[in-house]
Amino acid sequence: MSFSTITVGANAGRARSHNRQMVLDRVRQAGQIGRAEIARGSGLSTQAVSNIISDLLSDGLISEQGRKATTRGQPPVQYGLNPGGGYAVGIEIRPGAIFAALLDLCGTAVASLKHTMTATDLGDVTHAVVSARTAITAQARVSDAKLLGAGIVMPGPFGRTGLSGTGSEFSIFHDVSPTAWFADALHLPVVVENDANAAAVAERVAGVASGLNTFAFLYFGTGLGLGLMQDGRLATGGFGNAGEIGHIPVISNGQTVPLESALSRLSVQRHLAHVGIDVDSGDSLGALFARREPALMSWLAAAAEPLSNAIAVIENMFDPETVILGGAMPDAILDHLIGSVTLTDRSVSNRPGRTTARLLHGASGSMTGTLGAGALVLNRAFTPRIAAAS
Amino acid sequence: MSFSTITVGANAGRARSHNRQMVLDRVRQAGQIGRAEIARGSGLSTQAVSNIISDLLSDGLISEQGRKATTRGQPPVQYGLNPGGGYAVGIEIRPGAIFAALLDLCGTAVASLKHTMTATDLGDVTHAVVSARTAITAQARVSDAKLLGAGIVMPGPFGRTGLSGTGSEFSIFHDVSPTAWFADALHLPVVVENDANAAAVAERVAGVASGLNTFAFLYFGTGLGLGLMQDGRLATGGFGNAGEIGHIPVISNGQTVPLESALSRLSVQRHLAHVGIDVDSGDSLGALFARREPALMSWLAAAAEPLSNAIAVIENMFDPETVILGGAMPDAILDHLIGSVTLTDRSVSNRPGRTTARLLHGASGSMTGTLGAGALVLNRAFTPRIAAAS
DNA sequence: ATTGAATCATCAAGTAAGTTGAGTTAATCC
DNA sequence: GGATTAACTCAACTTACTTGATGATTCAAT
Repeated sequence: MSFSTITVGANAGRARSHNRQMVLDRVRQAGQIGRAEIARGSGLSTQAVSNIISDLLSDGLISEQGRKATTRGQPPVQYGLNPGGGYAVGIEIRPGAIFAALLDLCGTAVASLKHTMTATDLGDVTHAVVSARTAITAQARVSDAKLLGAGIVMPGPFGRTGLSGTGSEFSIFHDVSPTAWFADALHLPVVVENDANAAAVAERVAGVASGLNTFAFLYFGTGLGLGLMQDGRLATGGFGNAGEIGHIPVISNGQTVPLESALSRLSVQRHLAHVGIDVDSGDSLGALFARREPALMSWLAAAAEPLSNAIAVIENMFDPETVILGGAMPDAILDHLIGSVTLTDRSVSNRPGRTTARLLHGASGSMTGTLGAGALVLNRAFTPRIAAAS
Repeated sequence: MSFSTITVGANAGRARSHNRQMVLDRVRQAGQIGRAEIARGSGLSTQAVSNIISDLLSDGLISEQGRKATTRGQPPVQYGLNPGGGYAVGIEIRPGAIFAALLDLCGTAVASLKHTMTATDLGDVTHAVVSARTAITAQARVSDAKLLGAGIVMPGPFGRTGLSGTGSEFSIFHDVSPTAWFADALHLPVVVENDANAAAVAERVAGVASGLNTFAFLYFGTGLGLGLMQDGRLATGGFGNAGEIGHIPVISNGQTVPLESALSRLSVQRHLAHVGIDVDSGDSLGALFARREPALMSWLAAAAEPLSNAIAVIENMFDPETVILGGAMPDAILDHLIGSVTLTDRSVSNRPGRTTARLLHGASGSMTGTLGAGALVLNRAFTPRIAAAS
């Protein structure tokens, strides 16, 4: 939800922090890498990289990992991320519950918890978030000094928009900046995003999009969201609400309806309710799919075309390296949906020599929002920027 | 068409160039601005800004423009862009013709020319581009030393995609990098983009989007394109082909068809051909509209719904500050189309307190592609980046 | 009219961070 | 085992920004 980024001037201090973040990101992307290679790729001198690596080592963010065998010359010492060098708190606020996870520097969850919560007013939500943070760091015995920040994920859109009041977003933050509010309550740097954007970041930090800089994440939440990563940055639009793909018009049964009325968890729940199946209180979607419940299968069959069209829209408008599907849907159903998509030939994404599949299944499962919340913080720690968020 | 940007390290030299571009961009955005104000906004010391301003003055890029009246204290000396301080060559390559324009630093065209060209092979196109550059600088009596670079605009998509061979793109560059090719031929820094992206940049540099950092430009060319500006950078996707909105599926007469078959210059030409009107050889579209030709009016009526849906898709997927319409359509027809759009309330763009209209008419007219070509160069000159294009 | 507060601007010395170039270490090639 | 190659280190150097003192210009209050 950090709106437009303002470009600031470069001075020694900002160059230092930019370079340290850049080196850290190259280490993350490579897995293992040597100093000379970083220098070649970054345009810095080997001496500068050496100094930076030495800093990162003493900060505990990276570790030495042996020497790499090469053809000739002195074999380079390899460095990789040190998982325990820093942790990120991820908190997902949903109506009815708060989820929290603690991620190490590599994006692995070292602790997680769920806290049901009926209240929805600002004070209670804040209290729940603060105690979730305390509980999760205690659970993993991680000291506050090692916390890089907290990521908070809430359903969007943020602020007052034409989509406000449709039920999924948190209206308590209409008039308060959630970033400043939670930063104050948690005494930590805070990043706030919607679930789809967080999921996209999660896949890049520790998922199927590692190594990709431009991709889209189609997120099944209560509704349907889209996280857009462009050149390693989230494309959040002018006011933080890009990716509301659930509200684009599609045709269903001859009528123009919002996409998410044909393709979302809410949509399948309504469809099943017609035949008397209550997903929340009765069988789970996964169980219904396992026994090939006819009502579910007919919904899936009907969803294939809108989904295919959505993929075509994403591909042609955004030209991503791949489109990832994930979110609050059982893995088996997501796989079924992915299998049912007809990828059109008439797409910019139908390129010869592709190395990545056009459609991927997200790696983070149903916890993707919570993991994504933490991943937002890691992503920020890895993103070099001589720029400040407004 | 500059694909992913690689983040590079910051050193003194790159910091210097970053800061000079940043200051230049602040001067451009403000129109007139003083040194202390730049320092406050940029995080640099006033001394640093003073030194940079002094450099830009001696390079002739900016000029002193009096002192501003303030409430108290010494009134700040104001600086603004010096139009004659640098020029950008803009070249638009279309099937059948080459257009060229020379833009001053403020984005004003100081010369322009059109050169019809039947050939489409690489050698002839290159020759035409080179002689257009020579002719246009001679026409305006601008020395080569003052040229900042050349922008080249061609219809996309670039490279081999599922949309290749559909007629609008230039296949001569399937196996050659157009950027390197033209840079070599022109002995100038070169930026290559498609028409829609160039149009978006043109509106930001000298048009209705000045001051906006995140917006979309819906471009009527032969087909239909979309230029996406996110935080002052073009969102070009993973392979440079983002914005192919003409190929997203929409419903027309009960069939799923690509949007541009209902909404593009080609579409209106086909529609008119059914009643025996040949737009190219006979009356122009503008003349037909002036006399309210029934066939044209019925096409316009039919185009309103797909256009409205396209706007809804753009708004909800990108949350732009505004959507600009422009390109190869007569102004009167664009105005009519804008008037016929039904803006849905259920959009993230339906925010209270908007300061910009949701829909704007582009300022560059039908030359927008050519002007955009030059604007690409200006935009690059103004974009501070401690980053290198791959 | 004079003094004081506020703001812009400049000078000169200082500082932080990356660069440079010579020299060292460690492996492979022949 | 010497030549070659590449990674790495040390110390001096360079660059561009920062800092703090001082001056300039305007408005406002007495």
